[in-house]
Amino acid sequence: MSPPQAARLRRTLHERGMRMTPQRQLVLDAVRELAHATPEQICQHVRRTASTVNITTIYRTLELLERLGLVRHTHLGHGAPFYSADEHEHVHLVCHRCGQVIEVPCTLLDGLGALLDSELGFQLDASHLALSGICRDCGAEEEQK
Amino acid sequence: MSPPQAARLRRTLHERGMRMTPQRQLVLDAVRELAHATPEQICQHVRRTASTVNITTIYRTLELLERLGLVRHTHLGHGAPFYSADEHEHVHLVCHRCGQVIEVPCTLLDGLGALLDSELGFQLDASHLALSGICRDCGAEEEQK
DNA sequence: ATAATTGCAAACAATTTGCATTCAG
DNA sequence: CTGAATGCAAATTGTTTGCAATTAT
Repeated sequence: MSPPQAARLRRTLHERGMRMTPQRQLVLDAVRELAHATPEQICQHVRRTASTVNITTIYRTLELLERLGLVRHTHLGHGAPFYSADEHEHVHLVCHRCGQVIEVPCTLLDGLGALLDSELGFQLDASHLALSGICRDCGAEEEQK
Repeated sequence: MSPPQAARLRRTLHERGMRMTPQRQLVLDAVRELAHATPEQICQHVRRTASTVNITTIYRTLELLERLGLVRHTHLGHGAPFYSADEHEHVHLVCHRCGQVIEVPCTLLDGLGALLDSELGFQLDASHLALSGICRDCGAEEEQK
């Protein structure tokens, strides 16, 4: 499923005197398979294959993979952050009525990004953030009342 | 400093069979004075006047004030949320290099809001979440390297 | 051997809950 | 008196740290 990624990870680790381990492989695979998951969810998934992996290792590995640029995390408001593979860039819209998370392409924020840059010199990182609001379904429900 | 707010709070509470208390008054004042503060910071501030107020009461009061529409909170990424008075609307830009928080008017997101609404029926609440990126200063430092 | 990695238990931070006490109407 | 509000302690959740045991080179 992710042989090129595994190879890339192995190489990057080796360059820095670090080691490829089954745990690291499994965490990276889990992040890619689950698409957006919290450390806890990633841990559950990894444990289906290797039941003894500790949550501490999940945290340490996620931090490592993030430093290496292979994964990224986003805070969706409350609680635990969500991790996803680095290539999988998108903006998250969170409905604060029902909690649903909608992914939209980062290009939707191009206009805003350009505006913030020209006005304030702020370079927006669209994929790290979440926007909150009310989704279509909840908005419709609201109107019916 | 906030007599009209206090009156409004008292009235709103009374309508719902709830009571105005010194704690509620102090929490509301603290939120307005501190502009953006975490529950912990609000607690410190309130304790300068009433040293026995418990942090649990701070949490409960913030939740209440938010339900009543007098305050709102924003997640700036990691850790505790920040509370501010409802009228004080703005978008938060967080630099993920230096951690600086910049406030900008919500109107900067009007274009994006309209776009999300027409494309997805999503009603953006610009003031509830933060946008992340690199601020001007950190961007400049980056270039010098 | 020796250095990296892991697991485990304990510490920590932020928040919530249950419950007995206090207090205002 | 009665229900609302508070304080306190304990439970929960998410995360980090210290350290000893394990493992790859």
